[in-house]
Amino acid sequence: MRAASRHFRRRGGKGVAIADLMSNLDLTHGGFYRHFDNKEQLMVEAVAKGFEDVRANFLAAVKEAPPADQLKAFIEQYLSLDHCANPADGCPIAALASEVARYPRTLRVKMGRAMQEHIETLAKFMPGATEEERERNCFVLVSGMSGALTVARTTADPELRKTILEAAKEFYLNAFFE
Amino acid sequence: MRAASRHFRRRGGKGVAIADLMSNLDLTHGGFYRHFDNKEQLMVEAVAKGFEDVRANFLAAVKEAPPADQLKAFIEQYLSLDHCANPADGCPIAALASEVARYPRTLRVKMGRAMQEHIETLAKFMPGATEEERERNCFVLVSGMSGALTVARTTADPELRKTILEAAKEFYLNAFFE
DNA sequence: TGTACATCAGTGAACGCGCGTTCACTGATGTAC
DNA sequence: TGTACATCAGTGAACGCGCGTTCACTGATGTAC
Repeated sequence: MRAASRHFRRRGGKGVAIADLMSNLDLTHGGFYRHFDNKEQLMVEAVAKGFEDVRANFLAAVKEAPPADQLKAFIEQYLSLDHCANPADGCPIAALASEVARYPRTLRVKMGRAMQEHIETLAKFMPGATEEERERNCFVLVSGMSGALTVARTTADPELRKTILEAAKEFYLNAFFE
Repeated sequence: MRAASRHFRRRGGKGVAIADLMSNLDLTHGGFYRHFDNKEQLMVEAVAKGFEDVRANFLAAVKEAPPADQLKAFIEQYLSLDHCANPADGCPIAALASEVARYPRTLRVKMGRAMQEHIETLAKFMPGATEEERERNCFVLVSGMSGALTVARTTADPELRKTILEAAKEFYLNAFFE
């Protein structure tokens, strides 16, 4: 399951063949349908799993930073060259969002629940007077950073990629850090 | 060609069949290869065309606003419900970025050129002391807004979609407008 | 303890569909003489 | 002005491949008696 989730983030929904996934586990494709109704169901669960993984990593990393620097740590990690180079282990939003926007509504409802949960966890670390405000800020920060990360991943020039990440890092640190 | 570009933004690269495109023009699929070497070439040209279209719209809309409000007009238009609901006529970055990140390098080089040109045009409207700074700001704004737009498009709940767009609008206006 | 039977994960061949690409052919248009 | 020929956009059948899904079957495991 974790393997599936990583594959989806690396290659996108249509880029992953069930036979590939299964043979990666040293199984044949036929057995797949003992565990899932169809590919869509796997995709939903893989996205949810992706959020869980990323959240777990995030919480672990953040625990080591002093409370005042936790948001800073999050931003720097999210916009790092490392995250940029490893979509398979990274944020599902950056890896899949523009594709998910075209999925059928029922899928989007289910994936949306996983995202909402994710946002609520992160919102605890955001500035803002009310919970609602923290959540709004969280959406802005996460969507903004995912956009920057995605654009960085599309560029073929490593210099430009670095510039984009640095510019965004500076900007969001400035905007949310005081 | 314009039709092709709109199709790609609506359905994504793998979501568009050449036969569909051609029959949309009342032609059969066979003739396609008189005009393009292969599907990849079409995709590159469609993305470039997408940037051109969007830029033309943008420049036209912006001309009507007083100079001091041009950036504001851009932000409001980009994060409007209208843009959100019509990916086919909208920003290619929001529609295709996370998919393009997985394309082969040669494609990304070509598409990157179109994006760079686009950014340079928009950068003229950005605040910043040097051209370099304006361009950095432009990357931050465009990538950030495209992230917000894309996330808004993934959500199934119209209320949440509106909230995300509003929050981002408020934030970016605040950040770049003084 | 041993035997019969049910359960169920996994196998691998097969089916059907979508789609990119090729190719021999058609038919309209334009040019040379 | 009329005829022969070249060009080339477009046609539609065909090929080949990838892939989601199905299905009859196997074989290991566990349970009932």
